[in-house]
Amino acid sequence: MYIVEIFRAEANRLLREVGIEGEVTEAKEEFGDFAYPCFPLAEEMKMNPVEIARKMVEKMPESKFFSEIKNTGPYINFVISPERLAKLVLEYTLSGKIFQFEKKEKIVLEHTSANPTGPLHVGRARNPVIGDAMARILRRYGHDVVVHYFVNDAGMQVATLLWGIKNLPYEKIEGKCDHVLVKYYQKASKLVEEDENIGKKIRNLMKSYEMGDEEIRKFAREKVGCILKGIKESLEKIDVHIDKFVWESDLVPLAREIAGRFRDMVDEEDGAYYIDLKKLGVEGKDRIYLYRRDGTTLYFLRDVAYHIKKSEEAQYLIDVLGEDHKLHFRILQNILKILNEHLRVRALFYSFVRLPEGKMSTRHGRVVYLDDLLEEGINKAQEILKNRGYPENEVKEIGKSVAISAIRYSILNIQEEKPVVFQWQNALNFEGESGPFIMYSYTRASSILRKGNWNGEYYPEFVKHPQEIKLIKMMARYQDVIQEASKNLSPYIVARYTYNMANQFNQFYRDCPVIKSEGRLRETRLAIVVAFKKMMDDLMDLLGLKKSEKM
RNA sequence: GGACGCGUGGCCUAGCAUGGAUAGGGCACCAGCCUUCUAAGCUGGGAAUCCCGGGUUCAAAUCCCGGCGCGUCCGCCA
Repeated sequence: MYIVEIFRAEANRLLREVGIEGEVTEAKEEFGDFAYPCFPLAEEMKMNPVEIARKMVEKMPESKFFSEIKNTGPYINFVISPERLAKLVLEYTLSGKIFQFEKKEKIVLEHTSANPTGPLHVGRARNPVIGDAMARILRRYGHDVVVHYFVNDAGMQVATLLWGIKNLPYEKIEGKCDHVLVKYYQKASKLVEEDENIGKKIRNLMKSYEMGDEEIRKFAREKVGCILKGIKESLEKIDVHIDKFVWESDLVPLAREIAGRFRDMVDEEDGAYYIDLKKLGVEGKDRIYLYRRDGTTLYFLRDVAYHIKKSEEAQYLIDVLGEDHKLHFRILQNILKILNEHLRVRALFYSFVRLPEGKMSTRHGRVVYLDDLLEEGINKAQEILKNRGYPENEVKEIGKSVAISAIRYSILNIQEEKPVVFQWQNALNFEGESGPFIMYSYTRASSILRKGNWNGEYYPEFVKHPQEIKLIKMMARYQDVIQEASKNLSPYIVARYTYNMANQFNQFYRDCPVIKSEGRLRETRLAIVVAFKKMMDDLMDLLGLKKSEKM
């Protein structure tokens, strides 16, 4: 049982003890830890709720779990015993037991899967950051997670890119492949809009690639591979790790085979094949096409194939997707249910990061690239460090950490489905609710421990200061937070929690001197700092924030 | 036009699933705090029709109905 649950269950037991069948809710901090509002009882008991609360408190037996049970107006309030809580939290955290969850099932989590036609841009940067944190959180929660990236090399976009590289004049541009080759994609996209002949040529190229033309395949693999390498490098720079890249073009044979499995649901028109969605009971669109008239497969069919492929690895699949994929995903779920009823497929949707002047678009060149954002962040952080007189190597190292943490946190600290308008000052915020703020509290803890020399002992009965108690209460919620984030597929829950924890520690730092304290109090406070640091270590890993002993 | 999501101080954001106690934070702004564990911190201050209108309820930011605004989708693109 989770720590908070132990106390909650006891509070509920006490309620039943006095004949109340309801359950406690979380109280506002100033009133205690749990609360039971007596309004609903007022009618059946024909009494004033304040009076009821008072009477219930009188009747209620004592409990070692609570230092106080009182009524504040019409509420029954339970105050957790600090000593008892501190004992559990310190024991669980220092031993590492709090970080251990029971083993759960295997998951294939797919994220990013950006078209390999150019560099990652900030409009889509929520995807890797959210996906990566989600994977880490699910692993902590006990899942065995494999992270996939679906390389969309089989469709029109990549064909457009390849045509561009083949046919447009060569320009010598220095830099990473993704940044260089995207120019061809942008130009080719523009030409398609002007000249439909080019569109025809691109479709032919796409068909040859899909039908297995060796020369084109070799060319495509080389060019797409090079862009993908650039994307991978960008991801690694912000500590996002992908376990497995699956190339869409490799799945075409499987896609064709799967299409055969639901042949009786498929209709044909002009040589193109589709499923009538009304028959499937899906609203929002009439048909979903599987094959083009020219016999090539469409993304939807290949994506079905990909999910079937993933189901060989796990029966629980999670896709981190932009909101533009909502309908696609709903249809996908319906089809997959027919093909494999045991397969569970969930999506974590996020809204786009827009620019003040509109949606970001690689094709139109209206973008802020992730690489540029990171570079800008590193410059800003290093500037600050230089001004503070840090030595060269530390300026470099800490500057990078600060920038990565700031960027990752600014993305994670917003509820996934909220739309975001990109602003440099928000993305690279180093103060307040930010990555560096969290890093800083960790650094402060390190700083105390460097000088503290904890002897390994602690005394829960010495935990008395309100700020010590607040910090410990925050720590007690860890297990619930991890569970909630895992169940709701929402890393931002962990992000908020981590900020709140750092915030509590900063106040503890102000109110509760550690090194200057003496005897058992000193050892106990050192134990709290050790436990805090351990927990922050874990939380920051989950979010992908960097840790630094000095900053 | 239909479906889905979002709408909270100047700006950003929490709370909404499971309705309850003066709607939490942050940025920016103003005023303070470094001979004391690193001030990327802390304290205080001003600033909010919780999009609008109805309804349910002892009680609505939260639930229901109807609007409005923004975003996304409704392609033989992905």
